[in-house]
Amino acid sequence: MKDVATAAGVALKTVSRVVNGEPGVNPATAERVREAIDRLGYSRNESARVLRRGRTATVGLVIEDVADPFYAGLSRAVEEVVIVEGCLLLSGSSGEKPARERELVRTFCARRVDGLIVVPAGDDHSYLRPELDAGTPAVFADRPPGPGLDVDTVLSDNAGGAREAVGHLLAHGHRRIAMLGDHPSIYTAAERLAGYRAALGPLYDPRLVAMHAPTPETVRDDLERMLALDSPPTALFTGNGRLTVTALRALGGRRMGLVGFDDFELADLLTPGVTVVAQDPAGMGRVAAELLFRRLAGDGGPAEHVELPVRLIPRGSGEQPP
Amino acid sequence: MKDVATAAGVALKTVSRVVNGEPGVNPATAERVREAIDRLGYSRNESARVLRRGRTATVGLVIEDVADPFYAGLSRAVEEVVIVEGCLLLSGSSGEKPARERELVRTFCARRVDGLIVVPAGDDHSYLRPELDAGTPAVFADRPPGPGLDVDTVLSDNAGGAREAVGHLLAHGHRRIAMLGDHPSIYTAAERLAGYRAALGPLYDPRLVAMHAPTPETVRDDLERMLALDSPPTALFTGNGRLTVTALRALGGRRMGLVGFDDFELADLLTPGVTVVAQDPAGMGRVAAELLFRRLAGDGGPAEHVELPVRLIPRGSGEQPP
DNA sequence: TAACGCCCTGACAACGTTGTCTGGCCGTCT
DNA sequence: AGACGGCCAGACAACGTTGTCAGGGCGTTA
Repeated sequence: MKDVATAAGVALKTVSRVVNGEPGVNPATAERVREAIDRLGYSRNESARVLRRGRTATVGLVIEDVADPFYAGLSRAVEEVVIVEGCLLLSGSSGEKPARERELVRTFCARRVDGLIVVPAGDDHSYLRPELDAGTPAVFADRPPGPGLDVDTVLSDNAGGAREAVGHLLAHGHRRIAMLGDHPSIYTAAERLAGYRAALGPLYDPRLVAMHAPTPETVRDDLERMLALDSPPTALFTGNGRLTVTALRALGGRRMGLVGFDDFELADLLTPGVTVVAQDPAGMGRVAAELLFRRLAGDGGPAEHVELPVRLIPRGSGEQPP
Repeated sequence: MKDVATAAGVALKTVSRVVNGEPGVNPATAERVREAIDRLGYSRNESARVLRRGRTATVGLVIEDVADPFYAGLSRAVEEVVIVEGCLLLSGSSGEKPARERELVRTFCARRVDGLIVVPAGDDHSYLRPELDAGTPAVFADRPPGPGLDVDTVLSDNAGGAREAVGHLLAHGHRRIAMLGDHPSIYTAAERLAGYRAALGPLYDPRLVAMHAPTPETVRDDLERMLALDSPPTALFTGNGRLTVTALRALGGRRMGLVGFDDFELADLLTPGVTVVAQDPAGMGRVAAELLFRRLAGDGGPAEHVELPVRLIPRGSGEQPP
């Protein structure tokens, strides 16, 4: 900028005014400055600007894994809102590791992001307290923060969706319905398990439940074990998209009632089509981002807790008789 | 930092030394400083640090769409490398719009990213020249830059993969092989078309080729038109993952030889399994990021042009007889 | 013609760091 | 005992921008 000023024969401040479109500059002078800017290929140093103004126009996003379609959709929606607000997105994947989540948040804060959107991996977020007190708003998406932190959250109706899924299988005549889910320390997994139990009532049988981080092997073993029971399951409820797909592979064409939590591409093209309870990742991202920008705009009201509805999409696999 | 200094009764510079783990500080003093840091909840202002040191430890990534699994995988791989190098990732989706791509790059540069990884949407990148001259390295992935720019690139063997796909169908007895592809102004689409033509040789028939941005409607219309020909196609080569899926829906179970460019999840679970030419999005991201960091480490050699191999995965749809 | 006000421009400080340089203290060597 | 060197600590400037304030030129008014 100094060079531009020298080249155009004006003061630093005048260049600053032109660059920022501030009023009170003679059009002819402004033109000369712009010409010098073009000639020198100058572009404003955003770091210095941030330092001076205190706002970075940057939002930090912590998710579990960009390569997971659910979070990819969420990211995209967040990005869309962030762009409209003239900001940029810093994003990182926690890989479901609390330490990494914390590290990402810490790094984002050191870079003075204006706000945070977090899909938490851990369940202790007391480390966020100083940042929140310092005025950096945070919105939690998909999962709530640990105890003691009352911030905006956007969650899906996990329990309700699970109830609906299991209810759907019950309505089609199934009585022995198994559940495969992620480890219950993950909020969404626990909620979906709760919905599953609530829907089953007295039909609940712990031998038909397997909750842990899934791999193709564990899923195969779990299914084999359950199918070897005296009264084996006739239907299966899978607790997330990855599990649904893994289970489909493990079943290898074996006919079984199936409803999965989370929609996924091609669910309609399989035979039979896979019945799912669909979440709305884009909606979740959009709502979270909008909430964040409302805070950034100065909304100091009490923390909001949005619950997004889910939608059962029958495609065949959930409508098969026992 | 000033407050910390006052609280600990030392000079600013001493705090700076402690924060950065620089030697030459009395352990007792350092302890006092650390204690003050904890008490005040201080965290270094990265913007000021960047301003002073000139390195942002940030890399900019421009892709087409995070929600596309191919780019999501690429993103994830880039992120992985970036993290190891202690940097953060600024990312944005161009949505295949040259103007947006340019805007993103401009914004990233204004924030003084240390380097750029770009999946270009447009074909004129002269606007990058000043940044490159200023020492900001850029790596192009998936598609090369426009003419006049000689920078590192990482591409898949698009033409070779297409040749292999079509050759595979020929080997299984097909002679009328159609191609659905994206608009040839997109580099990868043009390359794949070239590979298709090369493999077909005299069998090439322009009536069996449709190249444009796909929607469910255009794909359906294209297929209907081709199937209504006197000698309709018995096999189909689809030029990217989205097209493969759209075509599968449009075919609606109709039996036809099919090989798609790009692998996708569940391709193995469909009946028949979908034969594809698989790219390696993660490998592409990793190689691009590694190339970038080599430049950042000072490698000033001539631009590198990496071509990644692709891999034909037979799953059934490409092995059906005419 | 003197006073006033408006428009444009510029000087200067400040944002929070870090690099450089200087200085005080203390132990050791000659 | 004087000189020297090593270890700590601090003063100061600089990074590139923007907010504040002051000032020069010029037209308008009394």
